[in-house]
Amino acid sequence: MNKGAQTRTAILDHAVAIAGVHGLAGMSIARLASVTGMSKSGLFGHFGSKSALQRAVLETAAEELAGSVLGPAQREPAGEARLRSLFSHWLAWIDADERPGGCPLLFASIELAARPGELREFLVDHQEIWIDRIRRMCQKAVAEGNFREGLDTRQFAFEFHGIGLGFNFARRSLADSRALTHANTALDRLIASAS
Amino acid sequence: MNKGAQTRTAILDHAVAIAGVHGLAGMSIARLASVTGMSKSGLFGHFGSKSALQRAVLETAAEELAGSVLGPAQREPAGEARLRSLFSHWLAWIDADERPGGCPLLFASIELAARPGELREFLVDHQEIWIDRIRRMCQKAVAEGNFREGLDTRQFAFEFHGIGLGFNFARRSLADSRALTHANTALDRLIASAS
DNA sequence: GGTAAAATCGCACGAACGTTCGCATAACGC
DNA sequence: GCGTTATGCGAACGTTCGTGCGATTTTACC
Repeated sequence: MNKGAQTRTAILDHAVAIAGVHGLAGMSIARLASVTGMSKSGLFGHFGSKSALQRAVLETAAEELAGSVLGPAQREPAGEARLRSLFSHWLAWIDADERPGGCPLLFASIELAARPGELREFLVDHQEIWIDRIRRMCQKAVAEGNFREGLDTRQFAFEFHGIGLGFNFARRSLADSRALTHANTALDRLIASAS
Repeated sequence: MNKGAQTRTAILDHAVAIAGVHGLAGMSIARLASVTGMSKSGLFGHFGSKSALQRAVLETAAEELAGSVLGPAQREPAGEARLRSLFSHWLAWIDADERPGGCPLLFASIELAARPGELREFLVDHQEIWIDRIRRMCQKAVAEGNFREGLDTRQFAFEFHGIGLGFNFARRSLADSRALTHANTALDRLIASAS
């Protein structure tokens, strides 16, 4: 790896963490330069504009999410087991200590919800793919015989996603220690009603 | 009402809308002054500091939420009917057109999740009271015989809240037209399993 | 209607923001 | 090892941010 790419990676590592705490707009170049030990201009040169930096942050976060949530799940047998693995890895990702502010993609989704632009489109695409992936895993579970025939898989994905959002909120905004138990119980109930 | 209080109310009206789109930090005094047709300093004088303004915005939003969601629900008979009313009014509040950015309290909860301070404490208190209110309505439904004895009311409140968050996300971030149907179906399933 | 108080304005401030540019130094390919 | 390119720095730019202050207009009360 080039020196350049190496530095860029290190920058984005910190940037993802900061974006989780302060949001994409609150992630200032001065602050990012400070935590990476670089100058503003040196850091800036790697991206060329603030929005390019923000875009890179979202892409990095999406890759990390895929690596630590989707990857492990894909190694489980298709069907219910894979869905359960996806869920538990997702919760772990949301609650991970190395991102003190929580998932930057969720933060950015709220932040950009009413502000059209390239970044928002990237996010919408990503989130739609994410929910669709849940839906297809659910379809697989139907095909495997884990879930009942005729199940509304879109509805399942909506509720699955809602439980995750509830966990994120309870854990991150309220620091509720019971959140994990509640989320797992909710998933059990959802799966039971789908079986 | 004084001229002062009158102006203050008008300012906060716009401020709540802006905070829903840009967040508490992104709500700049210059922008707020522009949409209200005032000067920065004239507007500033009503609050004395940015954080006081932010605090007032959160309080205003909380009052509006109480007025248009809690109020109508309280007029329904206690138990399941009141919970269903609370739910439908909550969804309507989340999706209301007069706040183009969605609920500013939810935005602020994400925004301040990892940033301790007076504002965050206000939010945590508010959100805990909100969830506890759901829980107590659920208890009432048990007492009324709508829900089964021994129901985990904390779990119910968690899932109830999660459905609302899922709706907020689907509607605001993804502009999903099916969100309302999904949310209602999810609530029906939740209530059925509690009955 | 006149007067004290409240409300609002214009202007300016220092700090932080994203961005540009020229210059030094480090890394890389031959 | 040398020459070229890539990388990083320091200083400065114009803009926007929150905030303070004195002057001026508007409101409220006797």
